[in-house]
Amino acid sequence: MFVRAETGEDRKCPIETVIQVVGGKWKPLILWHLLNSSKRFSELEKLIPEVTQKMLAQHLRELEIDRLVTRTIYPSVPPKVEYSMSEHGKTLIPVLEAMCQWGDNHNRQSPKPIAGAASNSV
Amino acid sequence: MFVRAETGEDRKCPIETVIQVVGGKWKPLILWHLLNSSKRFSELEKLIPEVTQKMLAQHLRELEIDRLVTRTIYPSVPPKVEYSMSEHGKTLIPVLEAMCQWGDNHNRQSPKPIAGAASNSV
DNA sequence: TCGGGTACTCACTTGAAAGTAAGTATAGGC
DNA sequence: GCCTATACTTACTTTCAAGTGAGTACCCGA
Repeated sequence: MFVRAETGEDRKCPIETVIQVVGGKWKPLILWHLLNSSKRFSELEKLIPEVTQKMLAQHLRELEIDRLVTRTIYPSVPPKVEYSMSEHGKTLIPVLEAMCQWGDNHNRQSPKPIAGAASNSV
Repeated sequence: MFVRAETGEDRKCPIETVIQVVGGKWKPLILWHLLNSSKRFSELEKLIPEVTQKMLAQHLRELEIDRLVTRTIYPSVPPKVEYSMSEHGKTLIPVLEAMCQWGDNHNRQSPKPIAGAASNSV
């Protein structure tokens, strides 16, 4: 099922893999914006105004390393870089949609701030 | 789709909701162990030897607040407490399975440490 | 009355993720 | 010669989840 720790292998839990791949603070948002069309760095900046350039660049680089997005550089001046969903990235869409649906449902049923986001100390 | 930030509502991205609900370091593991049968606190401790009592208690409490697990106290001495999947928690299983399958697949294709887990500073 | 088992809590520390603010290279326009 | 734009990088700081280790309340059996 979720985990294979019990096999003695030091493989990691695949759910944690998904969480690490899409679990960055801005990654679901980035992925969502890239869903239908490729976007430039500056476009993503405008679409997600709260994200800093540093975090946007970092998360895009991580998504690229994980092969979820493709980075295309057009050698022009000023430079133009486009990000789009890769084929591998598209295989994640059904999973994201399932998560989205459940999360939405859960939020409707308990619109309170959820426990996972609560502070550590009492 | 994933997000409803664009509606002007300050609702949160449902994917982040899922991540917060199951994204704690030990939560997928706890959920996996509760999948087929309810477990006592001390049983979970033995099943997940690396988890500390503090983290186990904290994550169980969060899962309880999010209504994924049910906590049953038997008023005996020494005390006995049982944790099990709630009905709402069971609705999450297909989502976790989808995540699991994709994560497993992704791990097979790139067994390297994934970018999301990389350190921040260069 | 001493230790043991259960199910925790509490105060403190560590470390990684995220945020802030500034800097960089390139070239075209004024 | 200076400003602008793009797509970043770098150094430093803050925040917060997770870990450490000790303590608590309860009662039982030896």
